[in-house]
This record gives sequence, C-alpha cells and structure tokens, in this order.
Amino acid sequence: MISKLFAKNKTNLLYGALLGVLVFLLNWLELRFVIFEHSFEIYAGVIAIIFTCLGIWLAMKLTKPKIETVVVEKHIYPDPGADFVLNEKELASLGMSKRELEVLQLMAQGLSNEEIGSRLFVSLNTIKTHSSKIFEKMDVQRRTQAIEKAKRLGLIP
Amino acid sequence: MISKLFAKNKTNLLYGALLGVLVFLLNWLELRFVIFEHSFEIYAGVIAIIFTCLGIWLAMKLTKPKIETVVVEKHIYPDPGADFVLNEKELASLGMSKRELEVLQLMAQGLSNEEIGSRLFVSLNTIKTHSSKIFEKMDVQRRTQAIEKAKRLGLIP
DNA sequence: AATAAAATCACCCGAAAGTATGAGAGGAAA
DNA sequence: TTTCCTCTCATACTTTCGGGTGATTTTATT
Repeated sequence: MISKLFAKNKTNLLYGALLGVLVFLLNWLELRFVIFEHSFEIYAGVIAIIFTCLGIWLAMKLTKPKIETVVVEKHIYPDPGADFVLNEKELASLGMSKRELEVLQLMAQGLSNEEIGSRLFVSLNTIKTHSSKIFEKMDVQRRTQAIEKAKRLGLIP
Repeated sequence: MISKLFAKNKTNLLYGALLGVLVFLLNWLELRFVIFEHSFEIYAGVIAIIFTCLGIWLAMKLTKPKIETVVVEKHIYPDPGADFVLNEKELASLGMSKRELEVLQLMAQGLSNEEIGSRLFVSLNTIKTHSSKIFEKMDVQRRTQAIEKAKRLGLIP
C-alpha cells in the first residue's frame, strides 16, 4: 500500500526531499555568510547554480523519448512444393488425360520409359505411346522440354 | 561575416542576452522589493524558478534526444524463383566446373545436346563429354535425373 | 617452368528416346 | 447401337543420349 503510493509519486517525493535539503542548505548558508558584505550575491549565485542543475535534471527525467520505428524485413521462405496446386484449367485446355499426367509426373522424377512402365505395370511401348501423345499435346520435342513446360504451367510441382 | 559569426555562436549569444535580461531583472527586483522585510525569500524564489527554467531549457537544447527503438517485422513473401541463390557449397562438394553448370542449366531448359553445343559455340561431342562428366559427378544416369537432382540441391532455379 | 585441372574434340557402340502406323479392349456419350 | 475417347500393345525405323577411350589445347596453380 505504502510502497505502491511511493512508487506512484516517486518523482514528487524526490522533489520534495530535495527541496527540504535545499531549505536546510539555504539556512546554513544564511547563517554562515550573512555576516559578510555582498554575501547576497554569492547566495544568489549558489541558488542559480543549484536550480539550473535541478532544471537540467528535471528535463532529463521528464522529456519523453522520441520513438524511432525500425522496420526489419523478414523473408519467409515457403516450403517448396508444399503449396503446389494443380492447374486444372491448363490441364483441360491441353486435353491431357489422367494417365498421361501420371506418366508426365514420373518423367519429371527422372524415370526412364522402362521404369515408368514397370511402375505403372504396363509395357515400354505403352509408355512410348503415352509420351508421344504428351509431347504432341504439349507441343514439345523432348521429355526435358515437357518437364520444363509442365513445371511452368503448374502441371507438376 | 557578422551574420556568420552570429550563426556560429547563436546559442552563446542567446545565453548572454538572457543573462543580461536576468541581471536587469534582478536589479529591478532588488530596487522594488528591498524595502520589504522577507523580500529576500521572494527574490530567492524568483531566482530559483528562473534558473530552473533555464536548466530545463539548457537540458532540452544540449542533450541528445532519447530514442526508443521499436522493431516492426515486415514479412515478405518473395516472388518464387526470383530469390534463387546458387548453392555454391553443394556445387563445390560435387566438384562441378563453371562450364558444366552452364551445360546443366541449358539441359534443364529442355535443350538437346546439339542445341546446347550451338548455344555455347562448341561441338556436339564436347557437350557429350560435359554431360557425361556431369552425370558422373552427380551420380545419375539420365539428364532428367540430373535436372531433378540439380533443382533439389539448389544448383539451378 | 612444371604440374594439374578444365575445356575442347573425335570415334565407336549400345541403350534409350522418339516417330509412325496399326490395332484391340473397354467405357462413356450421342 | 454406334461413335468417340482412353488405354493398351506391337513392330519398324530414326534420332538422341550416354559410356568408354583417347587426344590436344587452354588455363590456373605452384
């Protein structure tokens, strides 16, 4: 309770205490130097110096800090392939069949026609037919071109 | 000349002028209130107030403004493909040469060995040698495998 | 200057890829 | 049912690719 009040009015209390100290100081100075002529000027000077310091201290304490906003650019690297969505419009416009897309995907994984045939349980000749149709529909000459184009068109990840 | 000097010592001149005004004020106050008893306390209070203000003003002028830094993270989703950086470590660990990487890149674009040769102004046989070395270094059998692996390793976009 | 690595080119051979053509089975739509 | 499309498979042929070997020239590197 008391500590809370102290915390809240910390600055005020400090200021009060400082004033008390000053009053004492002034009295002491008065007693000490009042006998001298021109002691008043000294007294005024001391007051001036002390209160100048007080003003400086006050300004230090009370001025609000300027807020500087620093914008840090954080690059987000999306997980490659995790955001793949098949471009079905392109697929339809090319007239690609399911089986052909399947072959195309395995092609892109670097499989040979032979391997693709084994994977899909069909003969090498069948895969050759498929790949020929794929190249025809995609208007390319080689499987590497088909892969490159398919990636560009969003047919494969 | 004079204006330059004034500009350079602006703060000092201002301070001097202010002191002059204060001296005048003090004299005036002395003349005005010296007849009253306890006028000294009033005088001291005025000095205290004035010099407190002066201190505050000085502090404002002379201290560097406090800066509070607020960090705002700005998330940037880079244009896919525009942020490609070559994985040079992988490149070095595979022992790939500049020329070989060049051939690999053109391969990935779907060019035939013949076309790559034309593009690089070398013979088909040279490209064959290069591609053989590429496959050997990358430990693959086909160009499609090389392309797939190169993309995974960050050798090509 | 000597050495090593990279780049160039050639030839041969076999494997893989691609082209052309034909054809049968099954499913969907007219 | 007929027609159309997809998927399947086959044969024959051409082109491209990839492996192996060897050689010359250029370019670092020491």
